[in-house]
Amino acid sequence: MLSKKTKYGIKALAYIARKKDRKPVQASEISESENISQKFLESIMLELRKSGFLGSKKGKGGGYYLIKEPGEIRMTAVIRVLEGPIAMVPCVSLNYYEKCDDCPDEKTCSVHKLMIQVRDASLDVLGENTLEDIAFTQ
Amino acid sequence: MLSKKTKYGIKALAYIARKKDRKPVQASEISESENISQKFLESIMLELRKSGFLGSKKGKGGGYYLIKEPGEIRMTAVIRVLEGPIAMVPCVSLNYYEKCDDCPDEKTCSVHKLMIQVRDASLDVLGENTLEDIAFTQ
DNA sequence: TATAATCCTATCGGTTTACTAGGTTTTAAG
DNA sequence: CTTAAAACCTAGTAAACCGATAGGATTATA
Repeated sequence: MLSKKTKYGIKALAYIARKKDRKPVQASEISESENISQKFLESIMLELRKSGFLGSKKGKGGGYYLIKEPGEIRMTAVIRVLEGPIAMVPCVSLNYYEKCDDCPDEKTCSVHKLMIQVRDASLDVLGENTLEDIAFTQ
Repeated sequence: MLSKKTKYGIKALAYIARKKDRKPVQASEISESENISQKFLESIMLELRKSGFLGSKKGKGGGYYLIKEPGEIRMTAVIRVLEGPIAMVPCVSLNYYEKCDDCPDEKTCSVHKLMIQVRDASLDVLGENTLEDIAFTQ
């Protein structure tokens, strides 16, 4: 299950991407428009800034803005930062690999190969969709 | 992330499927062979029985056995029972649908369409794999 | 009758989630 | 220079969930 954090983060990025001008967008505006708790959203925006998706400007008239073009932001990257691994099991994760305690050998594990297939299917979808693709969906 | 419950459940089903005869398999045997806490596994086996995947026989020489052929058990069904929804967001779940609090309209939600794609990709994989497919993977 | 198995209920410590509170700092506008 | 508006930061917290564990009750076999 996708956490609310990730969901809100994606919505916020999409909201910013939808604006034509590149003027900073305030968290308060996004929180109102997208029905997200403002304080919670603030912490998410901060994380998106620290991980290089957003820039920010402080003070009056400040806000957040995209650093890259929406078309260059793959959803895999966004989800990995906000949610963590895309794989359903750590032992098939490309970016967050962890060995299972119980499995003596991954090659003979019945769950392993199945989850690799699921992972690859998800990666295909999330890797082909960019922020631009999802921002202008309607 | 797949819960351990689901992971253990799949492993247990695969273990039983691998046996040629249809004699009941004890939870204790599975728990030893697959390195799963016995008490925890017991509760999982019970759930698998109540949901119609397994039959059971009590008392000495008892255990659990498959009710259907492994080739007839789709992994979608197993995961839905043990884990719940396959979708990453309730609002795109086929079997566990729930409306989002924040979304006024799913059709204009940027997350929605993306998650439908992910869901469908996962469903493809999990629907095409049966217990037989994953039990005899090596 | 002893033993081995499932079945059942309850509990529990730890972690995560989704916030909330309460500020500090920076900047622009008046 | 003052005020307001914005990001930034730290901490805490209630609730839910997870992965077990405990302790037995029930049932069947030998």
